[in-house]
Amino acid sequence: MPELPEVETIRRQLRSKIINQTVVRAGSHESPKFLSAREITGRRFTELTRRGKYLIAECDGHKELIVHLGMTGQLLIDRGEQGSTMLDQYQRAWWSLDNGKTVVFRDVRRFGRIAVVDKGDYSQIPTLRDMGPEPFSPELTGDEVWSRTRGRTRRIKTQLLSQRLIAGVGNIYADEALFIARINPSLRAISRPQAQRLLDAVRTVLSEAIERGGTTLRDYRNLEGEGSNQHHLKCYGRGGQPCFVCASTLRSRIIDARTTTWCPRCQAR
DNA sequence: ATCCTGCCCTGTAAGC
DNA sequence: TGCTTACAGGGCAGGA
Repeated sequence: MPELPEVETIRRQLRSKIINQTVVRAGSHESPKFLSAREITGRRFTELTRRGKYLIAECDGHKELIVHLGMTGQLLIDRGEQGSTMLDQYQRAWWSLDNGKTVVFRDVRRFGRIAVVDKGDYSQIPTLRDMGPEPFSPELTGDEVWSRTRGRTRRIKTQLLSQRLIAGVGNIYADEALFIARINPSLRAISRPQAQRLLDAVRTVLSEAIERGGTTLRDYRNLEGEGSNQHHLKCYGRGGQPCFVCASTLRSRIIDARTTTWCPRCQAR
C-alpha cells in the first residue's frame, strides 16, 4: 500500500528516466479511472514531483499527469514496444517515450487512478485539493499541527488518514507514528506537546522508510525491487505480539474500517 | 462541516 | 481437493 515513502521512492527513481522525454504514444485500460492517461500524448515531461501520495508529472503546455497508486499500483520501465503487447493482464496504462522506453502503470486491484489537469488545478481531485501540509515542510511546526486539530472531533488516527492534517500518511505509518509518539489512536483531542511529538514521530518514521526504499508487505515494488522497511515495523501488523518497549501485548481493533494496532500501556488514554 | 456506510477491486489465506 | 468466506484498505459518493 504505497504511502508517502513509497511514492517518494518511486519519484526519485523515475524522475531522471522521464524528464525531458516526450510521450510518443499512450494507451490505457478502458475504465474512466485510467482513460485520461492518453491525453498527454505528444507532450514532454518537464518535472516529476509529489504531493502526499500523489505523483505529479509536469508536462509542457501547462498540463500535469496525476497518478495515484491506490493499493496495488506500480510504475515500471519497460523496454518493449507497447500498444501491441501487454506486460500482463494488470497493465492499466502506458506511455511510450521518444527514447524507446515505456512507462507502465500496473494495478491489480484498480484502486489507483490517473488524471490529466491544467497545472495546479486540483478542483476535480478532492483529496489533493484539500491536502494538508507536507510533513517535511520547514514551515510546519508542532503548534501548527496542534492548531489544525483544534475543533476537530474525529479520532486522531482518522484525522491522520484523512490527508488533511498532514499529507501522505496511510495506515502503516499512522500506526507507527502514533506508537512512537505514545499517543492513543482513539483520542479525539491532543495536547500541544502531543502534537509536537506526533509531528516528530511522523517525520522519523517517514524519513527512515524513505531511506529503506519503502515498506514491501504485499504488492508494493519500487523501480528496483522491494523496499526493506517492513523489517523495522514496531507496531503495524503486530497485534497480539509483545511491545518492543514494555512487552505488553499489542492490541488491535478496527477504527474507521482500518485495522489499528497500538500498545495499551505505552499509548494509554 | 462532520459523521457514517458502502462501494470499488482481486489475490491470498483460512475454514469447512 | 475444492469451494466459500474473510481480509487487505485509500479515496470518494451519498445520505443523515
